[in-house]
Amino acid sequence: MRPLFHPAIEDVQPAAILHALSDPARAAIFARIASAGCVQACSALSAVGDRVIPKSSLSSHFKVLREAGLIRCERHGVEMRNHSRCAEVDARFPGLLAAIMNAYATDGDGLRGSRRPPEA
Amino acid sequence: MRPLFHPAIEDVQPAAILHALSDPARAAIFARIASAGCVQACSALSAVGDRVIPKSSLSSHFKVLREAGLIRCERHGVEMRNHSRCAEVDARFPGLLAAIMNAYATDGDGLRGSRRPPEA
DNA sequence: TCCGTTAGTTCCGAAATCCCGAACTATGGG
DNA sequence: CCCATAGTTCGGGATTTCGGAACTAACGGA
Repeated sequence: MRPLFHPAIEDVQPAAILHALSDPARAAIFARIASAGCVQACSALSAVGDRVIPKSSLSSHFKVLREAGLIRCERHGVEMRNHSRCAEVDARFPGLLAAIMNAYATDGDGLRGSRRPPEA
Repeated sequence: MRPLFHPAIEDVQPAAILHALSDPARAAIFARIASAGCVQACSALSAVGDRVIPKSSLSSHFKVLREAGLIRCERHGVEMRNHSRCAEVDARFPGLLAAIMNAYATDGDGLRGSRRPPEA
């Protein structure tokens, strides 16, 4: 399996980030990856609130997040591990991710099961 | 003409805001309304960069921004005047709009013709 | 009052996107 | 080699977006 494509941080577009996080399911997935700090397998993320997300949808959500520059994915054995690119993104767009995750946390709904925003 | 629908600020959803601003054309329109501070007619906003936006598309962009809670629109005589709801939105989701507009400004592209972000 | 002009909205078909089940691929373990 | 697990790709139906054409609302002038 060839290495997955990840955009260089300087190629990351604000529009892509906003689009990726404008879907509550994707935002919830990202929140969990970011708050887990380290790494998280896809299959551990297959539910948002009480809603089950089918595998194919999950896969495309990950693709959107990855191509938006929000996460980095690599295969380890049979499973995929994901970690967030918060630090890089925050260096390029200061405060953006924190404000977005805060907004979802404020709104309360749609991101149940996620922790606090990554603060950077 | 019945008054246009505007969501109460507490009903404004982060997902709707991100969706609305994930389109560079809409983000550019919003940036101009916000930076104009006061009011701006639709017709003054019919171009983004060198791209002309048809009237019907413009109308639906305004509708998206309005229903997301980002702008307030009222008819004055024959023209529509728009002003941003930055202050309200910022009170509910602190730093969100500033971070987003800053991100677009950093990225440089897609928002040509807009000024600095509204800072609140 | 009627006509013309300006400013937006609505309608509708084409194009693009999203969603998700089914089939497929990749990796590792007996 | 066969099976199981973890994801990806494919296909097509549902939804959303785009934009031209026609329509409506508000005013100004004669």
